[in-house]
Amino acid sequence: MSDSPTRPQRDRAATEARILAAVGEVLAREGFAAIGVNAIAREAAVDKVLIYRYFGGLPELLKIWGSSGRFWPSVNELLGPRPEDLLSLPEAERFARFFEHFIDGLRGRPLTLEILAAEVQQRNELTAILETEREAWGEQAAQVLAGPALSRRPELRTLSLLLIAGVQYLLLRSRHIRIFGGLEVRSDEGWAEIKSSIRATAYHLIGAAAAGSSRDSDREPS
Amino acid sequence: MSDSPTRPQRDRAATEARILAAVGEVLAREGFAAIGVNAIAREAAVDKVLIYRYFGGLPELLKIWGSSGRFWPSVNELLGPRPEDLLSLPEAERFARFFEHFIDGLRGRPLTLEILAAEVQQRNELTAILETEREAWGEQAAQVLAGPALSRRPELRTLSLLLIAGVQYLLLRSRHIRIFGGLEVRSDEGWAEIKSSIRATAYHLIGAAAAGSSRDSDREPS
DNA sequence: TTGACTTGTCACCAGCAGGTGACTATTCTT
DNA sequence: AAGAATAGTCACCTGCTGGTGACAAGTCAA
Repeated sequence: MSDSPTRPQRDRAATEARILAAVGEVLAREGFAAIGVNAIAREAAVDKVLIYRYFGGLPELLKIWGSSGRFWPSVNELLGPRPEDLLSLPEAERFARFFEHFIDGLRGRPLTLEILAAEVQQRNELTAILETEREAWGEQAAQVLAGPALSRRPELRTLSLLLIAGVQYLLLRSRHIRIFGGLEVRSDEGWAEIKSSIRATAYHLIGAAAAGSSRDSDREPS
Repeated sequence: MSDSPTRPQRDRAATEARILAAVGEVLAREGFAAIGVNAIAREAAVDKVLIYRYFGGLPELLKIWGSSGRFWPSVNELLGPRPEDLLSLPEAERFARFFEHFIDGLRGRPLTLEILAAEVQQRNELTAILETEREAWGEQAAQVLAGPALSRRPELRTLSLLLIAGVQYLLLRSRHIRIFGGLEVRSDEGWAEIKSSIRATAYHLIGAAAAGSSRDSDREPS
């Protein structure tokens, strides 16, 4: 840009960027099933042969696109503007808010949901990469959720994973269905119900113990 | 069979049955993405034109296959040999066992999982039919789970839906990944952990109340 | 036995997918 | 200015998909 006064019409870097951007656009507009060399080249207004020349092929292109990390929201994005506020809260409240942010964050990200859906069904090049990134993301999320109760009671950690999985599943399903077992998975009301259910559960399971009194509600049958 | 002494080599009914069976076989072996007129005809060793003649086309074939109900396990299958035993148990125990049966039942059903996975991503002819059957199934399952605590506390009902969703999601993911947030979703040990986590949660949330003493663990913050 | 009907086979079509070789045109180096 | 290297275009291949028309062979009723 600075060392070349005239912008060249033949600009490999720009073309590569267009191709990469086209991946996301096709994905968002037509879904994962439509991803292909032809569709991407068409979207980028570029000859498909360039995909092979510059990236080596579709799998490699997807890998590069995947590791550019433009699909998975960062933990900060999911935890709201000031994650440190979250960390100073009592454990049950933190637990509840984590899920509220998690739900709202994902609900506004159709692209992320599209990829999550693709991961469920397919075994492709993206899956491997996302796996790494997802686990790294999970580590960070675990740190937010971590607290005395969760570290002391392993079944609470497993339960949070189940809840995260459940939320993701309902978000995915909500793209095609309206009701899941009587629950409105498309309306804000339905999701408010889910949030308050998680909140109530958190206070039941963590709240009492965190309140100081080591009551016997901290024990469970073997 | 009884009124025709010689079995004809040209047997429309048998051919139709072969085609219908082929749908399930292709589905199980190659997944939903591979479902197509050519693949089914090849599997059934039948000319594909017969699919159009006998069923009208792929969508209609899938509809008929779908309504034959050979993919979704019945509630009885999921609840074990004697569901009535389950119904006589205390609520928390019933809750825990329901999930144990649910998990074991689905884990041994790759075909069902394949279809559940397809539902997540696709919007096709099967989805509509399955939707109806699934809701009917959900109604029955709800009756098994129903009890004083669940009917009195709506957040428990929502929580069970979340858990069902979470279990399904983990089952689907386990077909392609090994670990979800540190949890081994392919090993029996991992699932044992999940079961015991649900069991502990059930006893925490329901058990105390059902034990008779109306302790304050039955209340939660608004 | 004749003729109508149905089952099943075969050949073919258009359309789209992934993939490649050969070409033109621009840019950079010397 | 000459020539190498590279960006981008075009035409074409194979192989698959869904879909259809024409025909051979078996079956049944009159």
